[in-house]
Amino acid sequence: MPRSGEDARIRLRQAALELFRERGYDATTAAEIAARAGVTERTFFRHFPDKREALFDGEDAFRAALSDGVLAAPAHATPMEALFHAFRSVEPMISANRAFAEPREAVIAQTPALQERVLTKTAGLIATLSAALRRRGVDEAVAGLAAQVGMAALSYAARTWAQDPAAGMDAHLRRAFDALQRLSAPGAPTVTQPR
Amino acid sequence: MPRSGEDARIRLRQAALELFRERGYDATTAAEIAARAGVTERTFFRHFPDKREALFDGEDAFRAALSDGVLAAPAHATPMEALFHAFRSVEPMISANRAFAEPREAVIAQTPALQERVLTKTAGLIATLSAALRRRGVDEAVAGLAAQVGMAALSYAARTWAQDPAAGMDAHLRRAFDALQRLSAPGAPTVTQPR
DNA sequence: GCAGGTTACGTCAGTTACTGACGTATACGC
DNA sequence: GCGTATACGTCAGTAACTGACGTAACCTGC
Repeated sequence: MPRSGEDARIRLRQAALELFRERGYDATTAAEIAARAGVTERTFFRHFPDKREALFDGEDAFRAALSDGVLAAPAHATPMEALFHAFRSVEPMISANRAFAEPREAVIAQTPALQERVLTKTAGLIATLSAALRRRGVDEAVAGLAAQVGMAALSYAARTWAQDPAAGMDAHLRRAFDALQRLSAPGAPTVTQPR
Repeated sequence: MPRSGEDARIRLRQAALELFRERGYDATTAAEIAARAGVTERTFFRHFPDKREALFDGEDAFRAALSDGVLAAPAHATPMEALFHAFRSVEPMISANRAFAEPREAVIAQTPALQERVLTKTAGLIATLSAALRRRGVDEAVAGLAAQVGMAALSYAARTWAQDPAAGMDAHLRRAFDALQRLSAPGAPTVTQPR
């Protein structure tokens, strides 16, 4: 038997993606995934804490890259600028993973349990961004709000990018941040003095 | 046996909250909740699709109120103004439910599975807000982004309110929207021309 | 090259969240 | 008073996990 266990993990997540595509998430059991990967159900749960997690392997590296991107932004950058810098820095990572991410999205789109997990993962990314901003000296509450808003912009860009891949992720990111500005700052303080 | 089933539902969610507080979410089984409520485990799952949902009963009414609040905003209101109006309109609802919500938050705070469900509920609220904005004629993509950002502000306000209840939810809401503006509009377009 | 510790894995038994099928009793419309 | 709908009980079953224990492959030190 192999010593590393890393190849078993890769086979498992590959088998999971295949089976989920073939018969859907709910209709495939963990035992079936394990069988296709050539291991036991118990081994599956040793590599992944639950069945859903098999589709989200490798998120840690992405989180780390995002954090690095925030910290690598110029010192004088505002919170939103730092986030913009971070998103641009991980863009190659997103593009490279697209071939694997695309079929995965199709599976997620039709299973609520996986959509719920996506939300958790997104929240984790927001927490990472917020922590990175705080390490730049940003106030805690502001960092949390900025991270959440920034993540909204990133999701927005990813959505528009999926519909229009020709423009490039970079352009969509820029447009998303522009839309953000238009939304919250139409010119005058319209909220604090509503009328 | 009662005809309505509504009282059984109330006993179930009450029993769930009590038991979760006493021994934690993971350590209490659905059968135990049902037993304390005087019904069967099967009945529990007839009222709630899963164990977590027992803690989120009544969300539908809140969603409906939020939607109404958005639609009731003045016709000339911008998207963010409409959201601000909606949040102010449901403030009594939030305050009234606080006695029940507070112990619930304590349970949620220490169980990841419930935190994940909170995220799902929040996403549902965002979808509701987005749909309501669209019915006001707001562009779909903008509505989605505005709803997400607005929800971030609401969460922000709820957090600061929990730490400083004296100021009133209304004041915290206003501060949250102010913070939003400061974040995205520091005066000059700092993102599109980063330097 | 071999002893000893580490690590990934198999096996087995058990718990519990959930689901479908079927029967029953209660409240309600007529 | 009589069907009918509805909430509930009962029973059986599936599948997601979990702990305990054993084993074989690797790695380390000598």
